Amino acid sequence: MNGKVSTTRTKLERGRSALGPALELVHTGRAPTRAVLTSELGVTRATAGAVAAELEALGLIRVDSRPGSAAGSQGRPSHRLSVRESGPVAIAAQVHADGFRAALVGLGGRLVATAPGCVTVTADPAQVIGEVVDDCARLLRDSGLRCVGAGLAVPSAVAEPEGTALNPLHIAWPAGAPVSEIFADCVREAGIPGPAFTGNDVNLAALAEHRHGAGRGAQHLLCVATGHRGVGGALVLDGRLHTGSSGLALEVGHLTVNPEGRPCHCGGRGCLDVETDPLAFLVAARREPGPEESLLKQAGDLLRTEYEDAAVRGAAEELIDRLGLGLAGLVNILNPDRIILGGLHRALLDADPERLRAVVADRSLWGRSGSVPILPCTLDHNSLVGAAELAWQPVLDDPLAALA
Amino acid sequence: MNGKVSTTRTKLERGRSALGPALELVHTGRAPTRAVLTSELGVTRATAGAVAAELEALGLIRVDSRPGSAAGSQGRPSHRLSVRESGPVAIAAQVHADGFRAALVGLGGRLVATAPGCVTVTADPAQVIGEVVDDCARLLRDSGLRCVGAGLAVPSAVAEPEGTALNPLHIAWPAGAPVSEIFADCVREAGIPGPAFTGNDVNLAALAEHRHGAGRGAQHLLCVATGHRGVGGALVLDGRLHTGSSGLALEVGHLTVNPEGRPCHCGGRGCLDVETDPLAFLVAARREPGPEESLLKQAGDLLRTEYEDAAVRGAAEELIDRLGLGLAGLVNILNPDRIILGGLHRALLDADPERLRAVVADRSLWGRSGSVPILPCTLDHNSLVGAAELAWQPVLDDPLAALA
DNA sequence: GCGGTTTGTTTAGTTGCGGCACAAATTCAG
DNA sequence: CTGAATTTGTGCCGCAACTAAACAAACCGC
Repeated sequence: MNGKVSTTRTKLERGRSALGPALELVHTGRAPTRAVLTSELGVTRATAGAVAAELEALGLIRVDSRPGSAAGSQGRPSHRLSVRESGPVAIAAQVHADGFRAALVGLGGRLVATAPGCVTVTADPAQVIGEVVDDCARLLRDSGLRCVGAGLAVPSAVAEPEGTALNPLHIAWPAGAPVSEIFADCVREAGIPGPAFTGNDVNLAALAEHRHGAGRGAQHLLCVATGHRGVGGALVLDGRLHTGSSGLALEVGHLTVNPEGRPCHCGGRGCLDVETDPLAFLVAARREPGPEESLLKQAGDLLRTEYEDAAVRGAAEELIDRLGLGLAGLVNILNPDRIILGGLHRALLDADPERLRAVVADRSLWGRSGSVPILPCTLDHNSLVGAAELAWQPVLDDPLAALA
Repeated sequence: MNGKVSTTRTKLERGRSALGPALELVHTGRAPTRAVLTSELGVTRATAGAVAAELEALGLIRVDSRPGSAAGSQGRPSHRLSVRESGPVAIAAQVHADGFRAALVGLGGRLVATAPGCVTVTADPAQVIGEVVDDCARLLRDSGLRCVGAGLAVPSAVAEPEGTALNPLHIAWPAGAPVSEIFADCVREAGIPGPAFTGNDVNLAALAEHRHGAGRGAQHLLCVATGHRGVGGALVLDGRLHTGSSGLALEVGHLTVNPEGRPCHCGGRGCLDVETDPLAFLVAARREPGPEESLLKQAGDLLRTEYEDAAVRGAAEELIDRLGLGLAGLVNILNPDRIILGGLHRALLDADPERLRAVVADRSLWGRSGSVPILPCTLDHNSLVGAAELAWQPVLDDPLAALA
């Protein structure tokens, strides 16, 4: 019983350990100058200088030492740090009910190029993913930029480590489709370099909002959003996506928010999923629901343009109350320091922010948590940017190893 | 706009960075020999040797190099590592509805000495905490051992960073009592060296079970338990207690588990809190509840001795179904890889494990998560040991700095 | 007793980073 | 315009934590 099977795990991850944290600070915009980088990293100026120079040599950031660029306080102005414009990019792809989309995303969440790809999503994941990866490969070729990897956002929980989509029901894919493997295969066949990752769209949206949007600075960020059908949730803890032990955390759709509510396929009734999605809103407002892939737009337009209508307003208030109950339950369990809402939930927050905040405060037990800020998502294409974050992550963790 | 206010955060925490992880491995029993320590740390044998020697020099562990102690496989037998018997201890105290308790706890969660202190808890937190700290100080004096700090477990959520007890209702303390400050003051006045910490009892029980009990090896450990009244929850993520942004996470008592259930003071009805605690069990079994501070014992005895009684069994099955619904909700949100149950919930699991597992599997959406193991707590005095873990934590994080 | 195996120990680098001293670039006071 | 004050960048030294490699020690089976 001496020792273990593995002989002597060599530790080659030694290269300048502050490199990753430094890049992350520049990436998230928290280190605009070298002086700030120095204090944020908690190292000496000499070390921060060496780190910044190395990141510049890797082609990731730009160190602007020309004087006169910054003014305001006294003392020697610090060198400005910024993401390099023509630096490497990550491939980002997203599949949703009303089509798919491809993009190239640089450091800092900068959209370098996008391809709309407004094609109807078919029931065959391999075909859809193949098409979107083709779009990605074309974008990359046209740009001539270096690529660090690829990320895909899908509207379904993704089980880890298998990488299977467990409930892609609203896009008519078979449950359990091995989307992660399909995407990785397509990426490899298309000649796109670097690793490939797949994640749930709301998770990735939350990640993007945390780094570049309304979630910046939050330590316990809760994100809840609706697409066309169903509700998704995500939690970002200390800058890392919390996906649970097998990728299935924050499946918040089946919290009970209305004991007398309509039955849900999960076996319960009055679940958040069926009580606060666009379909529920349209039904409550007594409107005829249109095609499934445009429910979000229909509900959102209705909410914005006819809020004076009694039926619309009543439906909105009902949904706000239900959503508030669900958020309060999540606050009691997760105790986040910020909540951001997307999709129709964002529109509901915009319609009557005070009502939603009041319900959450009333039903989350402690006043302190009750006062948790609730904000709308601010980023365009946040799932897409989040998919790119997945691909950037290895570089952020260890730039030297990832770019070797 | 150059730099920040803070000048140059000095980084004096440099002393042998592998020291903390190494001590944690010995503390949790995951490094029985120096060879295992070497592979677990991922360092060379030389480094592991130096680290072990330094921990021994600090008086924390024992390195047993006498040959012949270990046999079984071929090759030179490795030196055995163990917690030092007469090493330093942490002070542990617990307040609960039926009294308080004091103890000294060594590394490895070893109870060195305990004082029962079976006194009725009064409505004055300062008085109760003062008495229990006196017991602690007496234990420490009598033992003659070195002390690294003190920890207190209370049956209430503790808000951070204020350290106030938010809902110590079942022990008749005022809501918002500054228990953390009271405890720290008492500890200082009693001449007990080291820092003082306060935490929720279920949180601390979960921490102790994770390191020394049924939760060992779990990466996402969920713990749910009932005392005499109400339900508490805790989550241990990657070895660290997850208490949310202000210490109020895992307040799981107000998940809806019975839409037609009895009203709860939170404003809802059918909450886990009022549907699955000992009082609910006694009422469902049509028994007369005894005094509040012995409800757990009364319910547990009833469950164990009269399970054949139809009313008792019916009540148990009803509570199991409600508990299962609550656990399923938590599984959907947190996706733990292990669940452990304490108090009456533990007894309910023992009574009919299959029924509980079936309900959780049925109502947690994905089969994979549905098969999450559900186990009973195994440690005696787990809250007490957990309180000591709080006090040990600085030593585990940086032994050199904490013992300086 | 002898090879094979696993572990402990010693020695000699390697390196990331703190500490320090000094140079550079700006503001502010006069 | 000049000089002091302030803040930042840079070069150099040294420490301390670690790796790598070679060797010694303690067990096994034959």
